Amino acid sequence: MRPTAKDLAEAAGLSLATVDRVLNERPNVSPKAAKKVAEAIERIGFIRNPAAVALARNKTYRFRFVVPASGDQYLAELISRVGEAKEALRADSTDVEAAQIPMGDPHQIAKYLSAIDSEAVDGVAVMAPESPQVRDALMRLVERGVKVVQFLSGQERMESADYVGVDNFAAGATAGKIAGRFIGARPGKIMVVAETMMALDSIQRRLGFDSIINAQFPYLQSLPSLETYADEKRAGLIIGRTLHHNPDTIAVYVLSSEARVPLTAVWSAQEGRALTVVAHERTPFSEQALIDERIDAVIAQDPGHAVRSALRIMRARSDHRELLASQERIRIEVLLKENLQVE
Amino acid sequence: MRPTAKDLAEAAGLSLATVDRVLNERPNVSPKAAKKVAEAIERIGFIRNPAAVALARNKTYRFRFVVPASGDQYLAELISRVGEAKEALRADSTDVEAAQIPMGDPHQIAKYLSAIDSEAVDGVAVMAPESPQVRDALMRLVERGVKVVQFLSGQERMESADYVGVDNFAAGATAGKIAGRFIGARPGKIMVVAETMMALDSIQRRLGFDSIINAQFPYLQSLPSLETYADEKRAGLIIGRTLHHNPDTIAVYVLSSEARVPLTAVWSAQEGRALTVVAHERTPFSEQALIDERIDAVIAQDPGHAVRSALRIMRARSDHRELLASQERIRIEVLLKENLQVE
DNA sequence: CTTGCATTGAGGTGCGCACCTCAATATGAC
DNA sequence: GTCATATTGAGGTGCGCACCTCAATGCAAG
Repeated sequence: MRPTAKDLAEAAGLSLATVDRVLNERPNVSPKAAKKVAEAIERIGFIRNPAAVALARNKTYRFRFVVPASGDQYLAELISRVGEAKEALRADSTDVEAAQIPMGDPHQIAKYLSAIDSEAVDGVAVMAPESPQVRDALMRLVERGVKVVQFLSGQERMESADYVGVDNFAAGATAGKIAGRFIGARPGKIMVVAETMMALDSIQRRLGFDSIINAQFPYLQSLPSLETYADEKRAGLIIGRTLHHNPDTIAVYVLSSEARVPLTAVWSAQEGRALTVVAHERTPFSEQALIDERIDAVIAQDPGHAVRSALRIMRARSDHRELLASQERIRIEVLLKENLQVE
Repeated sequence: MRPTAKDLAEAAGLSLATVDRVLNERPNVSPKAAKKVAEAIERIGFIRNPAAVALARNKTYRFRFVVPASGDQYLAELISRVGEAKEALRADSTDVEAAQIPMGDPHQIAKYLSAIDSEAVDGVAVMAPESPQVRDALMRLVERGVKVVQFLSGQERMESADYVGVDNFAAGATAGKIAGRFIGARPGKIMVVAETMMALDSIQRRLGFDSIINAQFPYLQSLPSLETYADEKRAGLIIGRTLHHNPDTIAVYVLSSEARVPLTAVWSAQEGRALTVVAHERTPFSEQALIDERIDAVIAQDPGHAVRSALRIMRARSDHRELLASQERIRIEVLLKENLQVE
């Protein structure tokens, strides 16, 4: 029979009340008693019954995802995954919600974060561009006891909050390796397109990409990053111009999560050239383009996994529990037409 | 406030006892009552509190992984993941164990499966070669109420048990695509090595691989499958001979989960030739070889995910619960040196 | 020794549900 | 109508723990 708290009290030679004080870190416990309990736990292999804990606490957890208000298909996918998780967690007394806020002005983001009521929210998963204001606001949230997860987009040097998402340098390097090897041993130029290079993840991907191209494919030249600002007209203009000026372009790498706008522009300006195309994130658009063989490879991080991982982390932190680190590492996926596994 | 069973009884105009009978599918319930309860559940949005259920049932779940006794690094990795899950699930009153049995003789496997006490085990995840005897034994297990998962290695046409693992045809196709594109537009031969072609997964991978090579890379020729039978001597012999007779071999594809033996043989017979190498499964060996750039790509299915998924499925089936299908699809990963993400 | 505070113990209540018993009522067959 | 059987209701108990109160004991400073 599995030992209960009562058994633990007996083994420790203490009362149930004191054991309860130790287990729940209540005040008025002597170090001696705490030690006796810890030893007894080891000795008899006591583990709290999570079901009983959950029932007795009868607590409702409230977690919020804070994501950009703008965005295209990847963001929609993400929000749909949050909704899925919300449904799945209803049974476990866990409220999950998604808040979309404008991410243009770091001060506005910081203001929003500061306004979060730490009494009404247990954890927040934030997907926001890197900026000192945001970082400070997040740190204040942490100090107020809110469990913060940096979601898909990390702040530089912010150890006080967990990060869920891929290593973007490695993701860029992976894109570089795939692009380089798929192109074959032909010299030429690679066009690199991003929504904006203000975001930390874009910068890191670019650095990772270049590191591989420069080191392993010296006959390839990657062009300066084009920024679309998510503007179709602008995208069409600068991409068309770049392709025109660089007739020896043999590949395109789209850094951003949203590949629809830039690639649509590329294809309309392509004039029959065969281009090796690498993009990021699985969306209805990129999926279809893989199937149509207009994109060669997609480097992705599964949004469903990311959402579930963020929730597991916030939940574990709320309960002061450890978690299985290996389960929370989001993998850099390489998607080809062949391993898409559409239903 | 979240509705409880008591609220449900009130809403349904029935007693708690009857509601309990309906919820737990006990006998002596009129269809009319069942319908009233179902309607009330919908109306008030009742969800059973899983914590309370677990506590009241106070049941210990017992799940067993049945895997081959032979095997090398991938199997060791797998078993280590089972151990990890065992630890993680101790808190949830779930016993997890791994049994290693010889997989040489289908009758022996079937005998082992038949001997499983359905009273002592709630679920079994079986990784066994495809054979009618095994299939029948699994079906009998299912009939005896044991939740069966076909683990990483499926039986043909066995719908009565869940399957956890990748689509091996697609995995082979992915390997083919990567190999073909990595080789570049050069003609040559591809050596294909397997431990044995008796296993369904090997056959399916081979079919997937060939389908891509034939359709998209007609200038490549994949050689007949070599079978090592996990014998180092034999492997050295047949691989050396094949390489000698086919000096225009430019790539190697290792079908099996264990790549150490065949690739060691390849490298010792390689004589300085540069080969594009694609293998399956992440192991200490394949990981190191990726880092050393002696393997170009590894097609993998994460054993940790597979183990956790199998456990989630067995648990859900035991509780007659539905589960989130999207979470249980094991993905075909493409691992390069760049996205290995070693710690 | 007394006062004050820290520590401990005993005991109770409730979380939401499963599972059980026994009595009461409804429904059908005859 | 009577009987047998099916169905329902009322109520209790326990799962393991969190959280609370109040009394009892320990200990140290004065």
